Amino acid sequence: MPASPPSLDSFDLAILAILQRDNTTPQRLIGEAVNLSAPAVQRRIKRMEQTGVIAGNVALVEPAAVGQPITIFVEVELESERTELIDAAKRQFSAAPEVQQCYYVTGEADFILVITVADMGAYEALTRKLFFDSNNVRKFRTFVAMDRVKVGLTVPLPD
Amino acid sequence: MPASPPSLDSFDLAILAILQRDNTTPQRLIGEAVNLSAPAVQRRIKRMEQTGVIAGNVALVEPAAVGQPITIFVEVELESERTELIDAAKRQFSAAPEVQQCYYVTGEADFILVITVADMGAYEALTRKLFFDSNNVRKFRTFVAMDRVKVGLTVPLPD
DNA sequence: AATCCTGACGAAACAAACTTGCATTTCGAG
DNA sequence: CTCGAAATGCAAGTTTGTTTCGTCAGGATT
Repeated sequence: MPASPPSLDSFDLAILAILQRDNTTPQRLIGEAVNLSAPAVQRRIKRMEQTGVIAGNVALVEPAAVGQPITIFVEVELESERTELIDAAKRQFSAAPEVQQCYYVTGEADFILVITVADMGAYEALTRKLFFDSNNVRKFRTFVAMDRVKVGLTVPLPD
Repeated sequence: MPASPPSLDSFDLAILAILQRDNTTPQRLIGEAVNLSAPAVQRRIKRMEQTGVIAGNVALVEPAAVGQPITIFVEVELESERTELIDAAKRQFSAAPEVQQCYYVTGEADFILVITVADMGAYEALTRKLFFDSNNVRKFRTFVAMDRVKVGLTVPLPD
């Protein structure tokens, strides 16, 4: 819930750049880096959390370490693009824990999914559940990741 | 650098489940949730960070709030798949701040990129830099995200 | 069977970080 | 130039994170 139209100055952006890399950095160090006192840093962080500029604070888990070594991309094309069916698909994809990311896109596909699974058997079962059991999926194309070259949700920040 | 073969018990998994949702949760509360003392929680977290199970601790920034409202997927197909050229492409894609994620994949494409930009002009400039100026890109397909239905790097954890 | 060693735990003491209150400063509008 | 809103720094208070230390359980050795 963005509480208000946020407008970020260079202090905020500098703070974000740090937190986006490591949000365990003490406010004292952030303050030294951006030339602000720790409380000032703290107030800015809180405000950005409340306004939604900072959407969350999370630990990144290595999939392979928890038995989910396979990352898969899927382009999904629907039969019908009726609003109601689109929304139903969004809800179904979102509900699946294996679906890490889901985007509704323009172009030759309707959805792009990023999926994390333990093995291809699990993926096969998931496709059955998400695609074949749905009557609204015309086709889908699968891309298996051989190398997660760069992974993150880091956003480029203006200077 | 994973220091050793990690093996996670149900305590570790329960802790991970919490941290990957909100890593600002106090260790005391985590302890209550999983039935451990705060120091025990703390030791397990540190170990998972050192062994690479926890790959990072980051704040998630809302792209639209920092002037990067457009998310784009790109499937890239190379001319040559010589190892050296593949590696060069990995390095070039990784180096671009606009490239949030880069995967080397099997299937009808060689790479899939997730890109964040301010506007289509910026994307056009980026394609010029990454694809046209490279002599090794045969073609690429662009998908513009209309809705970021589900975004995150949350990994499903075993029970 | 007794012993030693290793690894993990909890309680308490300790250190560090976060948070709040308040006086002061800054900055833009009138 | 003056005023007021908003942000700042400092200092105190609170919460959290970290270390220490004594205990216990399991496994291997003697």
